[in-house]
Formats: sequence, C-alpha cells, structure tokens
Amino acid sequence: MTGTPLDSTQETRDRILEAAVKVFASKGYHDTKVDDIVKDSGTSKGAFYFYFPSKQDIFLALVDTFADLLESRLREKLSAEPSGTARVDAALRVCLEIFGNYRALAKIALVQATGLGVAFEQKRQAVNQRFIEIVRENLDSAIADGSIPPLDTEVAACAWVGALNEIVLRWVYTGQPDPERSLPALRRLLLGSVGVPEERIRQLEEQ
Amino acid sequence: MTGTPLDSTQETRDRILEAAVKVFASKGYHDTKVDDIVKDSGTSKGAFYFYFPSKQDIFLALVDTFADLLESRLREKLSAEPSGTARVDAALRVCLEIFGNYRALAKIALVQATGLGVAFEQKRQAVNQRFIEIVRENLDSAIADGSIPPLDTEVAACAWVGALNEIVLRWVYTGQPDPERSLPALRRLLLGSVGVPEERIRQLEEQ
DNA sequence: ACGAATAGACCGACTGGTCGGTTTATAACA
DNA sequence: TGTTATAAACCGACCAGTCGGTCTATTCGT
Repeated sequence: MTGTPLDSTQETRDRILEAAVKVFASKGYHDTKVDDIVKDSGTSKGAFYFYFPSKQDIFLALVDTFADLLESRLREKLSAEPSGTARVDAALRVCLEIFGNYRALAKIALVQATGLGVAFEQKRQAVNQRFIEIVRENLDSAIADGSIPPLDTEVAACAWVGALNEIVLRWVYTGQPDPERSLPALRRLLLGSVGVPEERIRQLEEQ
Repeated sequence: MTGTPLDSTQETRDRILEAAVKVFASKGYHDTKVDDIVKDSGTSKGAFYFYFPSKQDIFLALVDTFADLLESRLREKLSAEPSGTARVDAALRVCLEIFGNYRALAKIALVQATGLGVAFEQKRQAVNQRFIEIVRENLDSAIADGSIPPLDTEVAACAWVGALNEIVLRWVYTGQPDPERSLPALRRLLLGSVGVPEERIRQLEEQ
C-alpha cells in the first residue's frame, strides 16, 4: 500500500532538499538563489515555498539535520566503548565516516554556516558547542577514571574540535590528506596532547 | 611642514578603513551595507568610492592586512628562537598577542571571511595555508634536529592551526577562556601532541 | 597681491538590476 | 467538488555603484 500520492509528494520534497544540499554546498548561502535550487530540483518555486517557509529556514534545517545525525551516531558509539582511549578512537572513526558519507552536508555545516551574520552565527556557535560538550564530557570521565592526567578540559575540547574541523575542511575542499591517512595521525596527536603515554597509543594502533 | 591637504585626505581614508573594520567585524560581510560604513565613518559614499574600488575590495584588503601583519610578526619572532620547543611557545605568544590587539580584524579574517562563496573562499583558503606552512616548516625543522620524533607534519600543522583558530574564535565571541588561561593549556596540548616529553614541557612552564 | 582657472577631494540623490517571496491559475487526486 | 500540489508570472524592497555637482586650495597670469 505504498500509495502514489504520499510517495510522489514526499519525492518532490526530497528532490528539493537534495538540490538544496548540492547547491548550498557548492556556492554558499548567499550565492545560492532560490531559483537555483528550484532549477536543479526540476520543480518550481511554488513547490519550494509549499514545503519550506523560507530560504533561511531550509538552510538551517540542513545544518540541524547534520548535527543531529552526527551527535546521535556519536553518542550511540561512545556509550558502547568502555575505556577512554578506545572512545577517542571510536569517535574519530564516527566523525570521519559521517563526514565522508555526507560530504556536501558537512561542508554546509562546517563552512557555509560561518560568516553569515548575527542570525546564523548564533546557530553555528550552538552547534559547535554541542560537540565540544561531548568531547569535554568524555575527557572529564577519562580523567575521573584515571586514564589521563588532569587538565583544562574546556580548552582541550575546543582544541580537539578545532583540529578535527580543520582537517575535515581541508579534505572536503582539496580531497587531500584523505581520512585513511589522517585518522592514525590525528589519533596520535589527540591522544598525545592529553598525555596518553606512548605505549598505550601503540596498543591502539596495533588492532 | 606637515601639509594639511595630504594629512586630511589620509585621515578620511583611515576613518573609512577604521569604520569598515568595526562594522564588518560586528555584522559580517553581507549584513554590512556600504552605507553603514559611510555613516559610521562620518564621510560619504563619494569618499568611499573615491578611495576604494568596491565593497569586496576593501574587505579583502582588510583580510590581507591582518594576514601580513601576523605572518611578518611570526617570522620575525620565530627566527630569533633557536630551539623547537621555545619556538612553539614564542609562536603562541605572538598569535595571542596579535589576536588580542587586533580583535576586530582577527574576527574578520577568521570568521567573516568564511562561507562567502567561491570568490572569497579561495582567499581564505590561501591565507590559512600560509600559516599552516609556517607551522609545518617549524615542525619539520624540529624533527630534523631531533627535538621531536618523526610524524606526519602536514596533518599536524593543520590540526594545530585548527585548534588555535577554534580557541581564538571562541574567545573573540564570548571573551571566555581568556588568553592568560588558554596559553599554558594550549602549549601543553600542542607540545604533547607531537611527543615532547612531559619533563621538557615542565621546563618551559617554569620560566 | 589678487582674481581667474584648474584639479583634487568629497557629497548624496538617484538608478537599475537582482531575488526573496506572493499570487493566481491549473492539474491531479479523493 | 473540494483539497492538495505544482507551475509560472509577478511584485517590490533593497543596495552596490554612478554621476552631476560643490567646495576647497594651489597655481598662474597680470
């Protein structure tokens, strides 16, 4: 009973979303005209404004979609890992996996959502904060269970998120240091930065 | 013989630049109208277009100004430091000093220059690359002289710049983890991430 | 020394294209 | 027949950049 009516309207909506992701990712928010999305989706302006209240709204919805996706996947995987160091590894894998599978969406959330003025900036700031919070929680618990020595987890969490952002950003743009290569290097850097001893890092690398 | 003509025209130009920094930093590129800059500078649209060819041009000029300033100060200080670990310390100090003294300009270069579409993105990418290059050069020479073990310096340089960016960005916005506090924490993180042993880090901290 | 001529600095009303969003008309279904 | 979905023409606010003009100061002819 996959009725055509619901299906086809759902499809129009999806086509618009898909086109929006594509165009926003490649041109940025301001250089993307609603008409570009309409054209690329093969629909019409009527359809666009039937499904979405505004250009700004669909853009922010995309950012949220990505953040929700990443956060839920992260929490899911992290809760399954017992030790602090293993969590770092798992988290990095999840991030690089998600960024890889949703490259355009990642670009929108990480790049295109920046520098858009006050209204958007607040959103971006909030999204980033969510991830810094996750990292911080995990660093705190790693300190609590003695996996790593005490340190300023607020600064550390910021730095970690910033480092990961930059690596991913670079890869999104140039395709260069690809995840296969970045993952081990980054794991080493991050773990080393919070004082995980050399030997423990090697243990992780051997699997 | 400080002739008024040259002086006063230079002053008008400077007033416009100053206003541009202020308004761009607070509202971002697109939300800033040329008329806003004109108003804030107490000049006129005529004066604006007399001194600058376009809105985009003055914006990019500001980004360049900041990048040049930071790069020259960095190179100057770095060349005076002999050891790898001391250089890291010096570089961090320079960055935090410059970011502190030119907070608005820093915000423009780091935040407002992002997500503005293809034309601007290239610029931003190039500027960032300059700094990644500097970090990388220094990491490479630190490896060469045995201060730190070999590692993937491209990934590491990216990560360092990203981490620093995020810390500064956060501070620019919220004023929160202030430099006084971030500097030692960050120094520890960065040095630890490239395998500088605990005791050497302590040595640096003691001065 | 003094009026006219020239040039550079500056002013602000105006314009022309651009786009986000609306409206109106129609088609497909229930 | 009414409701939902889609198309396409249309509207009008908005703003970067233009342009005719003014205002000041230096130069030059007398």
